[in-house]
Amino acid sequence: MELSKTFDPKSAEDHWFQLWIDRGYFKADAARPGPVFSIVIPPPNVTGALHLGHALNSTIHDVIVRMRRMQGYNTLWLPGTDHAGIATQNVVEREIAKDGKTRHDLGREKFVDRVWQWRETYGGKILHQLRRLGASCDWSRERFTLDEGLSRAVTRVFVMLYREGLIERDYRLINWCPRCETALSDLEVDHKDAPGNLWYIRYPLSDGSGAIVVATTRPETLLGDTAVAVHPEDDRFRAIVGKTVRLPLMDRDIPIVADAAVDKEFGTGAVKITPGHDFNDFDLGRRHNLAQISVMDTRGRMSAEAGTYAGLTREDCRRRVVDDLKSQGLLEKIEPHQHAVGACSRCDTTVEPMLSYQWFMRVNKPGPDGKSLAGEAIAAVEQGATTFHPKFWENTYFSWMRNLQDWCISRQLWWGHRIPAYWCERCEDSPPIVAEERPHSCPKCGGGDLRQDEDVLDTWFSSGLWPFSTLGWPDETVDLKTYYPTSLLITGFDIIFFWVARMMMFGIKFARGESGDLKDRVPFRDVFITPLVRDQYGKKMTKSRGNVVDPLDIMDRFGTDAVRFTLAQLTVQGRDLVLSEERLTASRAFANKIWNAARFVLMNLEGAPQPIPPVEIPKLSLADRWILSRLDHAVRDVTAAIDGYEFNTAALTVYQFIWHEFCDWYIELCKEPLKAGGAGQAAARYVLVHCFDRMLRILHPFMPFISEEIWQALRPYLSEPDLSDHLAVAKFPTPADRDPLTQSEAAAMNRCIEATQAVNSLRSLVGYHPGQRATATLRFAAGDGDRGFETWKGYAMALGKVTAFAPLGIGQERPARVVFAPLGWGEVGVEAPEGFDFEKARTVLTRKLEEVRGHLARNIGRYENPGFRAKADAETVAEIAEKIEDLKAQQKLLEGQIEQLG
RNA sequence: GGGCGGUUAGCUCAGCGGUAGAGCAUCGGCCUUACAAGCCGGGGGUCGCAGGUUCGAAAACUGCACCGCCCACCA
Repeated sequence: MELSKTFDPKSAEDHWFQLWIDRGYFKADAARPGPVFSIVIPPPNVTGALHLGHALNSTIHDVIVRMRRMQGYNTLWLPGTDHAGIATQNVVEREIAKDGKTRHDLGREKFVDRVWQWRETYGGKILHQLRRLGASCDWSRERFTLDEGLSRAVTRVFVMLYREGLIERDYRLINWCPRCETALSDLEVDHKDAPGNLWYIRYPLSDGSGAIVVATTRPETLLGDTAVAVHPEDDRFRAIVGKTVRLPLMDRDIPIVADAAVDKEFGTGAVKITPGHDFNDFDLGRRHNLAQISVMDTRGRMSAEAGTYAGLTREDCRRRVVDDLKSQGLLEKIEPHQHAVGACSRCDTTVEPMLSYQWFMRVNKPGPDGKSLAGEAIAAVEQGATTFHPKFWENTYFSWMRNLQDWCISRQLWWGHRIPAYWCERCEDSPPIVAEERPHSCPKCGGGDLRQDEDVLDTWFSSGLWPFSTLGWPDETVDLKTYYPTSLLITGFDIIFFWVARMMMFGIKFARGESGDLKDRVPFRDVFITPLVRDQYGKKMTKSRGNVVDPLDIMDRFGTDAVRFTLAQLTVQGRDLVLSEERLTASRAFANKIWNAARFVLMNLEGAPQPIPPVEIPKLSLADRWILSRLDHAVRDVTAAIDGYEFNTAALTVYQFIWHEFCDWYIELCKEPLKAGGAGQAAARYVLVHCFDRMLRILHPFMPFISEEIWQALRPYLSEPDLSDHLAVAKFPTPADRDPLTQSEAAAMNRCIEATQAVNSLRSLVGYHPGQRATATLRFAAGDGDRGFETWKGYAMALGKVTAFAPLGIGQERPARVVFAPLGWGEVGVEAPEGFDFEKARTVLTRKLEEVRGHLARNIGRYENPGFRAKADAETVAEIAEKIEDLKAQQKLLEGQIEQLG
């Protein structure tokens, strides 16, 4: 089989991916024996389109999944999407807005139908894009957080938590988005510093004996004030604590209370208290039994409680309140003041703390065993049942977990899992019935008029169950037994709180029942936190910056393999990733290099037997055994690097081996034996094919398409006892038990490489063109012997374009017209052509001499330091002594070489 | 206000206690029949600053500066 002149990524990608799927290579079967490697995809939003973050995340997934599959693991990579409650609802709302409609025009049922319709048509596009990347998911297991099975898991978990008292409904102050008209969790609020003012407002004492001035950033909330608070040890106010003030504009008397939470230094030391619209005030209000007044409605307009201000927006109300205070002479002064304003993370509208009934998950509430959801999730990481990579992310996880508040899980949306709580329309004030199935009648009054709670759950509630709900929970399925806990979670740091932390809590609690070791209950053993992808200027990619790189676009331009390789190569633990076209170009060049190497090999296999008969190690040449040895090193290093999530190291190792060892040296060295025919040719053919095969196997996780394409061409020549049909399921190599190269042979090859490079360097210095032949000589340092010179002489001659390579005896004079260069173990010389200016050589050698002298001086200085010899270990001291000898020898050689030139 | 990460060649980054590395870019020479998306060779860094620890620090410690990020209810 012959390969075309250039590699065509597009056709290879389509062809092989389809074939892998058709063959069912990515399907996982729990009944299969062997060690298990399982991983669930972080489900992208159904609304999503593939961006570079996904491309990176999926590349990393696929690299490790493909390696594990090839290593013989029972491998599962489970794909799916998230219904993404608020995000998806917003998308569809925007769509119907084009027809001038709101969701309220459609009504709940029709609107939800519409969202499902949208999802059928446009949703999940992202999963198709993932296929283009080569993602080797088990596509037959695709799940959706709102599908039937997962919804059942959601309901079950909710009911179980409710019955344990870990979910409760309560009237509290929560974050409210007046535009989305829903509650938000603390995490869904972005705090941004914004310029504002501090308004100083005078509150007259009710008894007319004066006034107290408070400072506030939100004057409009004055309408809901139910107290003024001061610090209990503030002498300025001691006398008036317990009195009441007349609340301006509202003409209500409210008390002055003392509370240690008040900062004496801030503002006037007195603060107005609005429990209905401020979290601090809410807490303080509870301590002092203050009334809670909500002066706004769900859309952020002033409510009837705001009296004459009812109906105004928050903003208009503020202006009116300030004006009115001013006209009544109650506004002392206005100071500019920076303060944090909370914004809805979805729509950027300023959130409003609102009093309302919501459902909360009591993450810190201890159970009968004294353990809380958060506590267990913390313990699991502390005990190493789950480990983060890089490790420092554990600090982030801990610091959040340890300060975790109750999680507000209800949303006033329509798209999501409806809360399984039912209200009897007849029994007023009776608690809801929480059950998996809709009850037929009210257990209290027997009436059948039951209404399900209108709220849906936070979208992260169902995502939190993902690692086990997708495996069949609550049923005790074989999948669940086999694949849970999953081996690894790969995700971005931005959802450690939203998702990772919640999966930990849910997984530990439910996936495996309540007993057992934490390490069997956690949702994943390892967490790999991916870097953030930045543009070539190191900026975060955002739509507003317009610097978003579309992965599909660069896949079209550079080939999917090149994109994958680039991303893997840039994935350094604990650091952001900067993508540039130069990198992509380099990776494409790498693919091209591999392609051409394959063409060379196949060209030289013409007429060779299929399969190629193996040749025993002892019958191989030094170069043959050297490349086999290097291959083993590469295999070992790549495996270790991927095992340790060092994807950059892994990619670099493959790159180095293929390009700079296999192509630069081995291919060049085997050209002669290939041409010569006979046993040498047979051996070279065998080693070429064998190395290429192994090389493609370690390349495959990074560049699945080109590797499969080449491997298919090579396959007829392979003589494996259990040869797979395709590389995607071929065995990942393991290094040979014994190094095919002895230590002295390895040393000989290193000398060969050094000598060849020195010859080439000299050739360049004296001005030979690559085509021109030269004669060379070399001399080994005294007492060093020639150490197998004859075994590698031919290689150096071939790659150094040398016609005669004669050794020089220890005592022999250097021949005239030959320019020498020192090596660590001797010197190499190349004869200069006619008319060469030896002055040039002297300049180069002199510079080198200075360098050597510098090193020498430093080392001697170190060696003569009495402290060094006294305190450093003997081995190091001996090493330095040796180094000094080497450097001295080099210095002597250089001096001789320079002197001879003069 | 707390915390985390970063600062090494023009760029992007490895190295993390014993002579400063890679890729790309750059310069010189080559179309040497696998590959010009290539080959051979060269230049380029007082490893952010300061201090201490050590025989020895780019690396470990302390402080500082700058960049980036996360968390936080001072009204």
